[in-house]
Amino acid sequence: MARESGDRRERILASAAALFANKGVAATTVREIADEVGILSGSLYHHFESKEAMVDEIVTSYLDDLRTRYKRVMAADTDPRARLHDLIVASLEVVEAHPHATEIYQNDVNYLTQIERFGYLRNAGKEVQATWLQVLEAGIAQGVIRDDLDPKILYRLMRDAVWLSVRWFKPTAAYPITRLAEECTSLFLDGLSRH
Amino acid sequence: MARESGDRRERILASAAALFANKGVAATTVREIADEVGILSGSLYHHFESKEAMVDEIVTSYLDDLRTRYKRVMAADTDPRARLHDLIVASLEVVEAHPHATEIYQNDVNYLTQIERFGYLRNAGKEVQATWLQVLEAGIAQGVIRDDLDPKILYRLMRDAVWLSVRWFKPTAAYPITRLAEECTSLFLDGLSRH
DNA sequence: GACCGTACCAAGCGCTTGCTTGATTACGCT
DNA sequence: AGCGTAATCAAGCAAGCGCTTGGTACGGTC
Repeated sequence: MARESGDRRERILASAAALFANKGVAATTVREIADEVGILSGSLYHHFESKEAMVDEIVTSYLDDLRTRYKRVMAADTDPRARLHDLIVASLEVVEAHPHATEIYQNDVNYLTQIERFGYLRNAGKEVQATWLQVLEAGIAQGVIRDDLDPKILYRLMRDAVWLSVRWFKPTAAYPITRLAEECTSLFLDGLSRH
Repeated sequence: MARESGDRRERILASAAALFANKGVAATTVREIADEVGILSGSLYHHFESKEAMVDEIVTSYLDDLRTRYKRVMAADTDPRARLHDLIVASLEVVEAHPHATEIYQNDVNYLTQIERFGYLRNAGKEVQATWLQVLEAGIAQGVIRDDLDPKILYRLMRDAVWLSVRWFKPTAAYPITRLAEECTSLFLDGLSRH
């Protein structure tokens, strides 16, 4: 065993993720990935079966983390308003933990789903939607959320606002993700009107 | 002159736009575009200088339409709350008028901006942001919009929610874009809490 | 009826792509 | 010292890419 075999693999994945996120999966070549790591493109294939396999590993670990966190939120004994806030926090935490994977998913999900191997992405999307809808509908049933707005549309609006923050939000000490989560929650729940 | 020269050009652009939107610009080949129209790939180059030129024409007419509509909103003598509503309506109308171009811009702006030819996309993005910020800041100054939320963050959250509707919203008779615009405005201004 | 411009086809060029192969090196273990 | 394995290189393949070229069919013009 070489002295840093696992390390090398991780560095390849990290470089690939950054390139996939910045340029798109289709527009990133295996030679670019290899260049970033400092090896030849052929050597990548000692560590990974294919370019698709790299994408798969990046996206899978991202979705696994997301599922775990959402389950934890739904397992807690909390009211709909708190749950909505917790879902937003959990999502933003995943964005922070997997910024490149998030961007890959948001930008290239159309392209990826039409590749056989990534068909499972369709189910993953439905799972996430079901979680949010469960919270929204519970809130409507309990009378704490307005019933004159379509929950599915609310979900899509909030979903895109929260997840696409990966494209522009860079947490700082003065403005950490907890603060962004508060502003998101406050915007969605209370609106931006002064009343 | 052939009997439908301009028509052919338009059909090529329409096919290209649909493919670019669904698969991404980089992942779409000129052969696929030609197949959709029913000609050989080489024949495309009688109508267009390059693949980039097709993208350029699609995106440019999209941005021109957007700029025109935003200017009309800002020229009207209205208060910030109405203006915010009108910006949302104008944006959704552009989404409806140029669904493919919208999707191309939202999905591939990262990839495109790193191509010299599309450097102008950076300025276009800034222009749009400036328009929204102008409205938000006027609202804060007049006391109709809360001053405890960062306008730039509000803009980004609303921007993504509104524009990404292109990925999921298909207007119907029962639920036209005017209705979506109302729900968007109501969500952002009043929030989804019952109070 | 010679001429011209438009629209297209058939073929293929130069290049890049993801990936494969066989040889070579680096290194821990006995 | 010698061996086995992991990691890499050097070279290149087949396929596909965007795009170019030379040629042809055809309607309109004078």
